[in-house]
Amino acid sequence: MTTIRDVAKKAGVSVATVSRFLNGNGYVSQEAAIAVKAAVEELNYELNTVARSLSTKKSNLIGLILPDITNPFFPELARAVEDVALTYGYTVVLCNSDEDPKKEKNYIETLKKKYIAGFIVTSNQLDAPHYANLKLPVVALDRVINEQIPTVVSNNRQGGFMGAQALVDRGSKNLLFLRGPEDFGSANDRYIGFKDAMERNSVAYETVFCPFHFAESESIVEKILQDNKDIDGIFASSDVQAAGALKAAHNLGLAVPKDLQIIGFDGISMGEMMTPALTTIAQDIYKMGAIAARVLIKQIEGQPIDNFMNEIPVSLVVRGTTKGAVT
Amino acid sequence: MTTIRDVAKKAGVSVATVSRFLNGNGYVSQEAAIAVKAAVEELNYELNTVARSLSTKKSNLIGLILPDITNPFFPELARAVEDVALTYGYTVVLCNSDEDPKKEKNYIETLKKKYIAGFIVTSNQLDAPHYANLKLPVVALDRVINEQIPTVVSNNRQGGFMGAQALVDRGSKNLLFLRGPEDFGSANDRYIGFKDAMERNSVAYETVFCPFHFAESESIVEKILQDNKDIDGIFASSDVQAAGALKAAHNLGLAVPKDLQIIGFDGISMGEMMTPALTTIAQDIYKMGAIAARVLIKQIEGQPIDNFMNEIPVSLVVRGTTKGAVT
DNA sequence: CTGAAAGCGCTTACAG
DNA sequence: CTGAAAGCGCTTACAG
Repeated sequence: MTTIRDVAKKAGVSVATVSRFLNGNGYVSQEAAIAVKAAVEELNYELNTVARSLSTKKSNLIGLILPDITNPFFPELARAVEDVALTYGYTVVLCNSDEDPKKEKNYIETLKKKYIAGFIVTSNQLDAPHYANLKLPVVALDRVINEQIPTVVSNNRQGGFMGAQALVDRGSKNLLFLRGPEDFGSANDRYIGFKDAMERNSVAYETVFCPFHFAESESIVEKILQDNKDIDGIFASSDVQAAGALKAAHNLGLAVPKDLQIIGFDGISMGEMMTPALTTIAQDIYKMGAIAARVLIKQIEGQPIDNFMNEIPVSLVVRGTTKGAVT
Repeated sequence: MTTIRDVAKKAGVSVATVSRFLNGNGYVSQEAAIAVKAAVEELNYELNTVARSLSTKKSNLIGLILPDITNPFFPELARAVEDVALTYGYTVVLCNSDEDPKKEKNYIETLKKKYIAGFIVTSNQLDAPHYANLKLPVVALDRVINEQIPTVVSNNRQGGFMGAQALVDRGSKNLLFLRGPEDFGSANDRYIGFKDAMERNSVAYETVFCPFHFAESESIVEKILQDNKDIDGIFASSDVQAAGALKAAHNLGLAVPKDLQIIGFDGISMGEMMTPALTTIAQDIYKMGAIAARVLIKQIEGQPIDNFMNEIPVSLVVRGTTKGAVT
């Protein structure tokens, strides 16, 4: 392994000068710069980041804490984070928290020992002490926490409104809203948006809490559909819920979208694979991850952050589980 | 931050002794051990892994190189790797290669600079020079490479056989086999298994190359199904292909499984969400990832590796796209 | 069994 | 503009 010392010797300068050149700070004369540059190239020198980290107490590692990469919403997010991190020379460590504060804390502790540069966090625990005392750049992704910390979320409220309205526009008169977990802010925003829409339309509706879980959604919806034959439109807070609803409809022999229209939320690629393909309020998942990464890196590099709240627009993607608009 | 020096002072010994105690190598007297232990606890000391890495030229970082975390097969694999890595005190870095040798090489280079402890790699490029000269523990996951490097794969050949046989047992007489990419060893093994089964049964069949991509599978299968109305059973080399085939069947108004049976391969959770739910040859994906991680860590820690070839059994999961066995 | 010391490969005041 | 030197927090021969 060739070290900075080798470069210095070859260039006929001190290691300090090489270091300054490499980091672009401090003054380096033209002459010295040229000599160093040549030596670096000739020796094929690459800076040892571990040594640098020890010295600066910083690294180019980014921690990505998310509930579970196995949940189909997260891989695309992770992909985006990883892509832009790579672009800027950062490396991402994947942390599955299972929404467990202890696991999160554990990750934070072990990564701090590695002088981790910052965290992108998808968690409801962001007000927990291990975040409060973090003293490290953090950005909240997919979940709003507080105004102190930069956040990237979809415009969930608008999405909630749009989904409900789309159902009404297409003739549904009796809606069922599958509400996500109560302690999950983004899900609540979707609910609020849904309610907004209900206030402007005179249609019947009911809501039910429903986990973001396929089989549970299926059985919850199946039960409700049996009790209430009037329901002709379901708006789910997630695509996985919507998939469960679709399955329930199939189980009961309901024709989708004729008897029952369904709209999901998320826009994960699985939605296209269903039959009929799922109409959904699509989040720009990749964009969310990409922006989160950029905002984090800005923080890490001490650049000013203009927007603490980055709300990403959502869009209605009409596929097969809804009819053409009635308008 | 409290350092080893603080601990040494408090315990009344040298830093060398503390280090020996911490690492469990070299001799440490009972007395000294007790004092150090007390000091560590009192000071809440935690070893700085960056400093250790610089000194030992080793880290507890593991690189997980996979094509694309966005492909639904990989998240579960990644999850398993991450889970067992955590157990053993390792941290995993996620690397999406897009099957691009340049990207792989790039990751390997940047991680080597971090004294990465080893790699788990899902790649077809393992014979490329950047792996050959690696001099680092590696395990091949999901793809066989050569006998030098420990490998974890499903018993793909057996799976190919089982899927074909399951179709025949359930009355299909005209099979279509969706063959995966040619340069992908595991896909070839599935094909070989399929052929094995065909030799023992007198049914008609045809095969077609098909990428592991939903929309392309859909259109390829739709075309074939139109040309050949006799096909009554499709065996796909992946669940995503099978989802495309199912969609194609729906498009053509074919009843599944009555007119056409479909079996996939992988066992990803998406399969359950389809209608009908997908019958599939399920890989034990989590187990594959977990074993890969354990084998890698064994290597890293210099333990003997008993099996260079870990072939994980697959199983037939019967759901809705096949009929009850005819037998 | 233990400690002093050198070394891992950088960065960064500081003096010049 | 530049270099000598100390320091980041560990590990590890080596001498005792």
